[in-house]
Amino acid sequence: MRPALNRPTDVELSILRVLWTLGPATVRQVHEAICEERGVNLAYTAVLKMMQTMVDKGLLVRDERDRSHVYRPAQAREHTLRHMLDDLLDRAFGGSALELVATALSDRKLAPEEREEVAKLLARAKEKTR
Amino acid sequence: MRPALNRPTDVELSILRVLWTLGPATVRQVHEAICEERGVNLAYTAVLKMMQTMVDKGLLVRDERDRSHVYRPAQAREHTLRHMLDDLLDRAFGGSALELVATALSDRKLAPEEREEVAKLLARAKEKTR
DNA sequence: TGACATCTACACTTTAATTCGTACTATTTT
DNA sequence: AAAATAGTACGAATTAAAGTGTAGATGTCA
Repeated sequence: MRPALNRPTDVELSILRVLWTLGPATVRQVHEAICEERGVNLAYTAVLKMMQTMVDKGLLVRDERDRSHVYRPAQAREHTLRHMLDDLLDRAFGGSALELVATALSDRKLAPEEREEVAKLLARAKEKTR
Repeated sequence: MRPALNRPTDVELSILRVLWTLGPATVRQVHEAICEERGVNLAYTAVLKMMQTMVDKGLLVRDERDRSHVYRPAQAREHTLRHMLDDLLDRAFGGSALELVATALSDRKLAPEEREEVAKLLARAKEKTR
């Protein structure tokens, strides 16, 4: 297999999502949140193992001061999201950010108000480069 | 492991990219393109095997009329890209297309002209829903 | 202090992705 | 019709991801 990408896997991402929502949390908290979210009943140790692996990979940081170790993401949510988007941009869209944005816009997932928001962002960007 | 996602894997995607560029092609053509693109020297049979697997998965369609089978993507490029973007949208951005677009825009990967393009797209979408 | 609960550590299993080599088949060339 | 050439098929090895169970450490409480 190719040397591991530093892209988070699905389960890793769902753990990150929980931590982004809850803030720093214990394995137990994450375990509960994940089981609820997924509807499946994952073993506690499965989540533990996963989170330990993520510490090894540098995806999470662990605070061992308490008996129940507290984990938090090593990178800010925004950083990870941008990274993943860049990755998709390169791998799938051949680097064309325009095509990516166009696809997202044509997706019928943007409400009219949100389109307005995007327009504002554009205007602001234009200001800056003037 | 979780039931296979229908998201193309990395190698699958690089094969799709080649076929999107070349149009329907033989294993040999894809093999050459991939080796060039990646700089690595993949075995011919590795690419063959991969493409056969992709046929089994329904990602590619094979025309066996000639001795050298000719492969093409089962889905249009746009369809696949949209699918992958939707997938990222759900998995990472919690479904917020606005945040996804905002991230893409703030990425400094859009040239001013491209921003203009996006603005036009927005205007057109606005027209339609009026 | 002994019973019980709660954690972490970790070996192990299973499945999917990736890669390669070998075998076999068909075609072309001498 | 050999010999060389060019394909496809496929078993097998390797690695990563995902998930479980068991063992051992530590803390709580009657």
